[in-house]
Amino acid sequence: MIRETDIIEAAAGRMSRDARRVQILEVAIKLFSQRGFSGTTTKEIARLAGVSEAMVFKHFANKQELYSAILDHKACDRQFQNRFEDLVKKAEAKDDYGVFYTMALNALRNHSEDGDFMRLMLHSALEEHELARMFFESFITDMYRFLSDYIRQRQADGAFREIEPLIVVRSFMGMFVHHSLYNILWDKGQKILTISDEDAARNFTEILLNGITKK
Amino acid sequence: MIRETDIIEAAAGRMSRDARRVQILEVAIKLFSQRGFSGTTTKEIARLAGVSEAMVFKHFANKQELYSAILDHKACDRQFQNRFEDLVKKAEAKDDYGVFYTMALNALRNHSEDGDFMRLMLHSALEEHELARMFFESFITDMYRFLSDYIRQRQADGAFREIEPLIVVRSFMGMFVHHSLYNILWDKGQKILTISDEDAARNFTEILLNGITKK
DNA sequence: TGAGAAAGTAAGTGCTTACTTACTTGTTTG
DNA sequence: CAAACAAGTAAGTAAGCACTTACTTTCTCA
Repeated sequence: MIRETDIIEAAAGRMSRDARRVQILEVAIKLFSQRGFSGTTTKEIARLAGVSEAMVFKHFANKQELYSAILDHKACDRQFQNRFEDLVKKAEAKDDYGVFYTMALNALRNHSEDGDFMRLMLHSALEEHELARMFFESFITDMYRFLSDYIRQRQADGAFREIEPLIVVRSFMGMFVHHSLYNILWDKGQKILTISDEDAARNFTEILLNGITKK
Repeated sequence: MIRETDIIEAAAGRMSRDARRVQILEVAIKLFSQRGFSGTTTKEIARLAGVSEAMVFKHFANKQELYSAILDHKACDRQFQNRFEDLVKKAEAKDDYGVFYTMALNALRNHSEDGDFMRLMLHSALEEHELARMFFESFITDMYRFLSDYIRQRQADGAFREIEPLIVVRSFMGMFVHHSLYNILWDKGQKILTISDEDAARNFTEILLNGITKK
């Protein structure tokens, strides 16, 4: 929820071009993630950024471009660059637990640190905006490919049972994506199920690995 | 996607009060599920229903009430009445496979038959509308309770490993909810992974049961 | 068959929206 | 210190929004 006090930080006064641009973007991210594209007004963005509406349009040609600029902004974020190195090492060592646990924990942490981004992606996916399509094709597809390749290899090793690798990936991603979604959309206070990201990742990994390893 | 041809069915002419009401509602469901509440205009609803905007407001006091009326309409749908009888029988017989398979298959079928409803619920959840809260509290909570009770009982029987039952439910629901979501939001043509609801339910059930049964 | 009721509409209302124009204020620098 | 530029705004505009009013058409049944 955006609080009125958020305005204060903005009311500081005159800012450099870049600082103001980023600040407007961040207000926009919050609002778009809470109310969607058409539910957010440029007037409200300006108000919460502590500037006049005209300033918003000095920085971004139109509302649509402001929306798109979010992706570029987020793409620069360290946390959303695919950090696969760690996973690749664990995969080469055939550390099944390490691979799945790391993947789940990374995702869960990203989600709990940046619930706004997940909401934004959902809104954007529902609205069939390019934003979501780009994120999906660059990020999710990579994860799918990496994990399914690993599973295929471990099946060839005779370590995993013969199940379609893609359905295994979907099962596993389902566990942690649904968990995050559930916490973000319904059970914001984690009242129904209180669990740390680490414990959740461990449980999900154990269930999945027990589910697919040969006995 | 709503096609222009959808108008034709409506252009038939004068309708009875009830028929028109339902017809407007169904157009509204489609539009709200595609564009969200604020992304949908009453003008567009009227146009696709083949009536004047004034007719929409003869049937529903305002846009908000039209949105709420959707829940009542859907609540009357047979498919959304909790059909637990079947599950209760299987649970009493301690038919583990039957319980989980039936639950997954029911959900998957509902989702593929009525993707609009799932989109609507997502929009509604993101917008924090009462619509989603009511659905969640009546339907999802029941499913959680039922499944976690069953798991607790089977743990007491010594059949399942000792894991927090709620995390098992979340894992399992994650599998099929995420699967449906994935197909509805990203991979509409099931290009990445083509699988029948039955096969998906079977695979999810097998992975989960292998994951939680004692050896 | 004709009067009343119900389905339906054209043409508004005032307000909000995304976006613009013409202007002011503050900061830097030769 | 003044010229030049960049940050910032007040006050618009036209289009679109939810919603209303005053009216017409069509059906029903005593």
